[in-house]
Amino acid sequence: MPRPRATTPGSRALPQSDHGRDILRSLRRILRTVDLHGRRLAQHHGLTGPQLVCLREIHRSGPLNPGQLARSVAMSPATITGILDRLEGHGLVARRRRNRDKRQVLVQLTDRGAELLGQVAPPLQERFEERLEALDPEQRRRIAAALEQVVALMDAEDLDAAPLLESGAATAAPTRGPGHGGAGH
Amino acid sequence: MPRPRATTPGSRALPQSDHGRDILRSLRRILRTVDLHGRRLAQHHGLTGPQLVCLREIHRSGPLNPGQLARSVAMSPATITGILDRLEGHGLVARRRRNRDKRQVLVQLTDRGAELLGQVAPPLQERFEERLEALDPEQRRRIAAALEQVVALMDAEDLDAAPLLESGAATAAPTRGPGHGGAGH
DNA sequence: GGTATTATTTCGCGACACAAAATATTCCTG
DNA sequence: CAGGAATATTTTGTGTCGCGAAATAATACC
Repeated sequence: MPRPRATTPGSRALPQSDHGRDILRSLRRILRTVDLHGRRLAQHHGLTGPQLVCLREIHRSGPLNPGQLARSVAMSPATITGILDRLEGHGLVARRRRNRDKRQVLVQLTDRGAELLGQVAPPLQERFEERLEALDPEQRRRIAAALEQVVALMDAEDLDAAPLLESGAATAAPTRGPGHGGAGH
Repeated sequence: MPRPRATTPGSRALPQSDHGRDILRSLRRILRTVDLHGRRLAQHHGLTGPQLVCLREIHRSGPLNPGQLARSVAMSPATITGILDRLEGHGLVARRRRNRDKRQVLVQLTDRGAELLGQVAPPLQERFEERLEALDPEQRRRIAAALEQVVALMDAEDLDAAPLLESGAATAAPTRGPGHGGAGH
């Protein structure tokens, strides 16, 4: 049953089944679902979205400096300092000054942080991956192709190391003005 | 060219051309691009993301009450009050008490607000739609089908009136806990 | 008329988010 | 090796989100 059920009942009955609309609609739902999921997930564990994003990035890339973290999650160093303060307050990460270059700080997960991430793992992304595995290869190929086409249509920038499936943050626009708006946890 | 280039050079030379990875990668890029876009766009016009989301919703559905707006963009009434205060301060929307039920407030776009939205229009979504139109119907159909499948795999909730293509906000989880984080723009 | 409901705002708090300035340390040049 | 340039992080200050709980205001119901 490779044919997904369209928005409308029949498969191809109406005058013109506006696929453009369906596409935008699906995208909205995906965006929203991911956003929602991230928030609920974080809230459930007493974290905020940005905190979870940072925690995951620290886990993903191993011990690193606040500056690197700032770049990989696309937030300013000042913002990262605040987030790290809170994560450290909760005992999820530890900061240590480096020996060879004492300007630098090394941020790493504590056991508690790693444990929490372990519990946090399952949700959306994992479930999604499992279901993806359950599909037959040909369907996966088709989905991959379609998504890449969407990416191309959007001129999506290439991200070498994107933060996990998560709303996260913006990459650039270091212009003027005060902060603009992230989402809380 | 329905064949996407896999992560690795060849198309199907390696053990397994991991489409699952490609899919997640594309999704991340899409999510990030939309997020980024929304922020840059807002910033460029002196607005914050949430402000722009609200402004668009007001435009989309015509004059409405703060409560309805709160529901459609999935934010609490208290938060909406603050956002409306700022939008009103910029002269983009106007609040008027209703006559028949003076508890209610009617929020509507001012000329200035409508004009700003007009200038703001083009960006990502519009360009995306144009490019979508340029594809041949069969390809659109394929993309629509693939995305619907992704939605299904995610158990994406059905949103009667989703806010525009935009990160926006969360829908529920009115649980406990202090605020989590907003961001100013 | 009096109480429950509904709609919005106010208040208090915490968390982003950033620019600019301060701090600390290393690098580089003379 | 002294002194300034460069780098990494934190501090400071301001503004926006985001929400729960309480306060306000007006309508609805009995």
